Formats: sequence, C-alpha cells, structure tokens
Amino acid sequence: MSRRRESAVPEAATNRLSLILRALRVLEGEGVVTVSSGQLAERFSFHSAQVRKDLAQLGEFGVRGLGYRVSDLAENLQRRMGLAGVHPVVIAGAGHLGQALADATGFNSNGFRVVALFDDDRRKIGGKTRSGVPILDAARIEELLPALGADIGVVAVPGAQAGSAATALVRGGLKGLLNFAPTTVGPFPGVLVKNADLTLFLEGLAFQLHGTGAGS
Amino acid sequence: MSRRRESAVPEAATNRLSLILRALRVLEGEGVVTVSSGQLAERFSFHSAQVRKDLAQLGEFGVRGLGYRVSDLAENLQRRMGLAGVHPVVIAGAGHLGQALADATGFNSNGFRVVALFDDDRRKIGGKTRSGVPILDAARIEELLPALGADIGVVAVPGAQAGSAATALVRGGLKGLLNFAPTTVGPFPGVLVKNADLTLFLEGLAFQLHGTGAGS
DNA sequence: TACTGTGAAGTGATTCACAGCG
DNA sequence: CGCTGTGAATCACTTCACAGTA
Repeated sequence: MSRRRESAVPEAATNRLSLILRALRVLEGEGVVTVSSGQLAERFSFHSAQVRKDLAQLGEFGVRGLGYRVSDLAENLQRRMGLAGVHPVVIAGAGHLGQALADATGFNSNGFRVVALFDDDRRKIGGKTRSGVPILDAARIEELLPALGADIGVVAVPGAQAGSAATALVRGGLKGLLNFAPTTVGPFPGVLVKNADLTLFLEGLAFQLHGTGAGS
Repeated sequence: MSRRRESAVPEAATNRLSLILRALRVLEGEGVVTVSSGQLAERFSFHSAQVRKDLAQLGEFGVRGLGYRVSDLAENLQRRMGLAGVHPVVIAGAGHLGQALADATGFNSNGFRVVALFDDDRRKIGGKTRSGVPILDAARIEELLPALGADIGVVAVPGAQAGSAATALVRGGLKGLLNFAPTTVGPFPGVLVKNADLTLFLEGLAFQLHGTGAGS
C-alpha cells in the first residue's frame, strides 16, 4: 500500500497481536499466571508457531518449558504496541457513526480516549455525546486541536467531506488518521492514514457468498 | 481464517475488485468508454499487472491494444461479484452504529438495501431510522426474518450480546454475517462470518505510529 | 519434560516480462 | 503500436521441525 523503508511488523501480525493482548487482559483478570503459545493460538485458531513468531518479534518474553507470564507479557506487549500511555483521539463528524465510535468501549479504554468530536451542525455544537464527549465546531478544528493533545484523528463524515475534514485534522497536527469514508484521503507527508471502508466488508461478504456455497 | 475447499478469490483481491467496480461506475457516469489496466491501477496505486490478474480471474473482458470497455466490464464485474441483484440486509442493534449503517449510502446502493433493524429497546421498536428503515423487536428476529428475505445480517450490538444476536440471525436463515462486535461469533455451519472489529483498526494505527516515525 | 525461539521448507500473493492479438 | 493475458521470478507470510533451555 505504501512504500516504507522497513515494514517493521507485517500488518496481519498487528491484528493478531491486538487480539492476543486482549486475551491476556482477560486471563490476567481471571488470575491466570502463565499461558503457552498453544493455548493462546487455540483461542483464535491460528498456529502456535505463528504466535511465538509474533511475540518473539517484539522481544524474548517467554520462559522455555513454561510459557509466558501473563502480566509480564501483557505489559510488554502494551508498551511495544504503543498502547502504554493514553492516546487522545478526536473524531471529525458527530453523526451516528461518530457518536457510536465516541462512546465505544474499544475507543475509550486500553490506551485510547475520545476527547472531542467536531461537527458543522449548529444544533450539535456545544452538546455532548451520551458518554459526555464534547461536540465542537468543525470550523475550529485546526485552532483547537493543539490544546486537545490528540495524535490520532478519525474521519467519520460523509464521503464528500472526507477530504477537507482530513486536511483540517492534519493541519491541526495529527500524526495518524483512521478514515471511515469510502474515499481515499491523503497521502499527507508524515501522516499515517488507515482506511476502514465499511462498505468493502459488505461487498466482500456478498462476493464470497456468491462464489462458494458458503462452506462451513 | 475459515477453511474452505477452494478459496476462489484471495481475499485481498476482493477489496481491489470492489474498488475497481466503484471506479468503473464513476467512469461510466462520466461517459468514459474504455479504460486500461494502467489507468485503473493508477487511481489506487496498485500495479497494472495486478489489475489484469484480478480481472482475468473472472473472465476475459479486455480487448488487446485497447483496454476494457467500461460498461461491459462494470456489468460483468457486478454479476461475478454477486452484486447483480439486490441483497436485502438486516441489522441487529439499532444503536448509533446500527443506525449509521442503516442510513449509509454503501449499504443502500449498488446491490444492497437495509430492510430492517432489530433492537430490544421498547422505545425504539416500531420506530424508523432517519431514512425510513423500520426498527423491529429483537425477540422476533427468527420469526420475522424469512418474510424479509434477507441473506446478509449485520451484528451491531455490544460485545456481550453479539453471540446471541448472531445465533438468532443464523436461526432465521441468513447465509452471511458481518460482525462489528469485538467478540468472535460462530462458527455456524453453512454460514459465512466476516469480522469487522473497529477497535483493531485503531490499535493497528497506534502500533504503526509507535513503531515508525510515521514515514511519508 | 514442556515449552520457547528460530532456521528451513512450504505456500501464497505480487511483480516482472513478454508473447499474442486487435 | 498499445494493451491484454499469463508463465516465470520474486517477495512475503505461514507452517514445520527441532535444537536449546528453564
């Protein structure tokens, strides 16, 4: 997708590591002390060697003959994945999608916190989402962003406005963009853009359903 | 992710084909008659050979020395991708996410149409989304689904309820599930499940930002 | 012993390069 | 000539298999 010098971690591994970290937090809560690559792999039905490779990539955390110490590994993974502190997140667009994300658990825990939404609808500006995130004036994105300290921005506006919303966020100094609009935004120098076009999921599903008899 | 006899089209190609089809519709609207693999590739910055391979997989639609005839190709792609007719879609969960999807253009055009949402909130049941999609009683999913004729269901409920929502949808006879909850659902025999955990996107972004200095 | 970490083999997807055709 | 379709080469990811160690 984008030519970068060293791809560090091969994209697909990212998702596995996120899943593993999530599982570790559950295990930790259950008081489990150690876990093996096989046990972790089983949960998500991928191979144990894969789990070991993924984990080894970030350092040597395992204990031979035993497995991994759950809290050690969780803490290390968290740090290595950039989830050690809290990332303030801002969302452009306070429509249904924006509000869904603003109140979503995954966007307000384990390293993330939605600090503001931006919208250009007068009736929404000044209000708050159900969980209390303020909705600010989209015209002031660039001006207000620095004070919010966010490093990640989410584009949750209709496709036609995605470009300008993204530009405003980038001008405000964000380093990462998660784009839900079905439009390609950027590239912007020095900014990482990740596209999450929800329609593609639906189309992919239809395609697979059509092609095969939807096997097990 | 799921063991199937023949994987038909390699998952990643699916997304490219969706994108290409979308571009073709735009070109068609602009009255463009033919387009080459190179021109299509340029738009999304992938390689022209990749585009040709992807398209060739579905049949020989190109004209040597000329390119592809836009409307021909669009129609063929549409059919081969299972987007020829209209897929009725139902959504479990009429929260912000469910309503966002119900009113999203991509879920109500080019082969899809959201025909109903299901929720267990009394205040929502009997109502409609902004664009007029009815919200029905979640307790009656199994009973009402057959009449709706939907073949694709979307799980847009909180993680804790994802399993039961998915089960109800499958019992109602759906063949494809798009799951937005951060919980693995299924597997169900004969049903295709696609997971779209939005938190993974955010975590992936944080990971990449952390690892690299967010190169161009 | 039971498990990790990892080189080597295997598999799959991407890119190259060109023959073949309108 | 320009562009498609595609075998061959390359590159990337996954799985295997095992040496090494608590």
